[in-house]
Amino acid sequence: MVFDVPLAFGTPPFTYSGGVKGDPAVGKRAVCQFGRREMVGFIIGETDVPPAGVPPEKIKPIRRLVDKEPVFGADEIALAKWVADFYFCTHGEALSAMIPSGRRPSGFASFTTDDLDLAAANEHGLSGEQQAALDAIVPQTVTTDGVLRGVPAEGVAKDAAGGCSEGETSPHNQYFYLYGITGSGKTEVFLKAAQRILDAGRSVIYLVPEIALTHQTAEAIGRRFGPQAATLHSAMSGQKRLDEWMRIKRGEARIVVGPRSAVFAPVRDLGLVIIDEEHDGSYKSGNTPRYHGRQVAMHRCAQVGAGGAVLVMGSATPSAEAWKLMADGAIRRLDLTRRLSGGSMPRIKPVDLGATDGCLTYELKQEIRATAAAGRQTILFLNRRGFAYFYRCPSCGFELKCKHCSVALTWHKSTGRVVCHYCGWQTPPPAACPQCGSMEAGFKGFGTELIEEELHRTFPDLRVRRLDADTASKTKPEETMALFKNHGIDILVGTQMVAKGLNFPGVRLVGVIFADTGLQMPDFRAAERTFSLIVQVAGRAGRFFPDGKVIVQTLRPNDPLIKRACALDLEGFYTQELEMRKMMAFPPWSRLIRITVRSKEAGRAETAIGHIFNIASPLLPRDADCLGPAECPIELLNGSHRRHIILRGRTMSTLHTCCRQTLLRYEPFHDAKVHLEVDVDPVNVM
DNA sequence: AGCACGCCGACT
DNA sequence: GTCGGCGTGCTC
Repeated sequence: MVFDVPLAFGTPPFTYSGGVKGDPAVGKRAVCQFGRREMVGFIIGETDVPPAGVPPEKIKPIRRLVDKEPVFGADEIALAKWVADFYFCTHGEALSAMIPSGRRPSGFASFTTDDLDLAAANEHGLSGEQQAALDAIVPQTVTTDGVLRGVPAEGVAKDAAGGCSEGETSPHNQYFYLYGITGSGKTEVFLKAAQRILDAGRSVIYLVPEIALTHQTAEAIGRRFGPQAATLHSAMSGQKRLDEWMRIKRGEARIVVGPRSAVFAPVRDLGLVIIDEEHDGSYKSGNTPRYHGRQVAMHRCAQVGAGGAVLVMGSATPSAEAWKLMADGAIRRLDLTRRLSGGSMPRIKPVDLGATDGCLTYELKQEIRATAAAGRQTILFLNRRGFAYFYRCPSCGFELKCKHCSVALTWHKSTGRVVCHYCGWQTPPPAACPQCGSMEAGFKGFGTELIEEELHRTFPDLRVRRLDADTASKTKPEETMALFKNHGIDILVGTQMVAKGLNFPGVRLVGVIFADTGLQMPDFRAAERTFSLIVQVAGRAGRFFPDGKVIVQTLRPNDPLIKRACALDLEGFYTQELEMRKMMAFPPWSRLIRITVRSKEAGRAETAIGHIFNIASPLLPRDADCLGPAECPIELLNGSHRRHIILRGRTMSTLHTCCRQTLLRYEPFHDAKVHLEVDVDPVNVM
């Protein structure tokens, strides 16, 4: 029996006696007395003999069973074990993350869909490229009884050691990548491939980014595949999700659509996993277990015996990891080069923001005018909330930062508050510099609110609306998007949230207000994210008309990254980025394990990370090193001081043993007031 | 992570 | 004399 509790490393499972009414079968959940409290645990095995070293009188009885039939099979229990070992969490924590128990209601407000794609593409047949891709992924053959059957392709049997698939390759693995611009019809290939796998009597898992998953998407796929489709949506109630889970478990549903946690769907005879928008950050879990959907998918595909399961990913902007695996031949790349709707890629123009007073360059204003005059719409994109940021005093250099987090505060003009975007702490804006009293001090920079105001001032005749996490609480994003769709808005300003709306035919102009935002982060993936953002935005503009236009405002119009993004020079970007990463020995040329500690007292965090570093250093394998110890980029978060080290090595297996040993030997030094966290393959290092 | 047991300071 | 701080250890 295991519990959703972060027990010390290497704690064995707990044993309880049966004798309750009902069958305490493996895979069921059971309520038990655990320590001083009553908890639900997971039955992961059965024994006749009590475990060694446990006095029989200590063994408590199971109180009651919560399930009539098991919610986990042996496969799911084994999968959870693998997750626990790979990501350094408890078996119980891993099982708990798999099952949609209703806990952690990470309610998610998403609003629009690509169901235009689903419906429209269905009308037409596949293009030559699409057909070729489909046949590569799941060749269709005629069986002796004359029935068309999809059989998994003969894949590339290349070892992908050092890549994200390490340890997950076998001669039967088959990894594919649909690489193509937005609108080139990836979705339809995915769906047709899924259909073929279903026709062959096997199951499909279809992963989508968190934000893309909506009721409409689910319904669209439901309509297409009927009752054999299941959805595991994070906004669904616990019971509804559990019902879907059991439908899958019983084999009634054979195609599962959902965000990263859907990779755990208990399907029978997995034949295909689809990862749409593979580059998307939401595939990496932000809390324990910190798993990566792609990594788990690769593991699952490798576990399937007899022919294996196919993994097919897709994106217009693959992650650097995926790109390298394609270059190495470990993933077979399938290109989709043409836009189905006939629209060409829009012109993308980088514009220097340096000399501009305000946040709208002359060029952008001109284009907004022209767009409005043509009766079309504009979307302005800014990856930052609030009115302004960086309160800075020019005379003494004082910068206004959060009391609890070492992060610049953001001024929200509408509420008159100054807010920390990490912990939510608020304070009134200072009248003068708190340090030297200078009146010169003030806010520099801009957020969506500032843009909104400047737009109202500049274009009093145009209808401007803002869409971000702040407005979302007042007006439903769906309503704003619907209004926009019906031409009730001329200019839509917003954060990441608006990206999905870029599909609307009325849009002619897309403006990226400040492309440099991401580049200022202390993170080796900053370039990749910025590049991807620009290309994704560009790909969505002008999708239905040939006159789409994108303006990218930046402080460094001559930066090769910005230039390549605007020229849609994907090859050039990846080549340079991979070279850079190789030079710096960062992924995908290496693997990382990050160990962070946090404590209310900086000193305790400091000594803890010192201990860990001292233990880890001599354990490092030849081909590995250790970054740090250092303060985390966000040193103070929610009142805790944070330190980390980053273990870096050529292969994950050696790093893994090093980390395991470190944790084991650190145990005796452990300070209860210090919290420790391990992140394997971290994506976020803040 | 909880939760209780247990051993040292200022309070009715 | 007790209430309560949080360090330490355990959970079948």
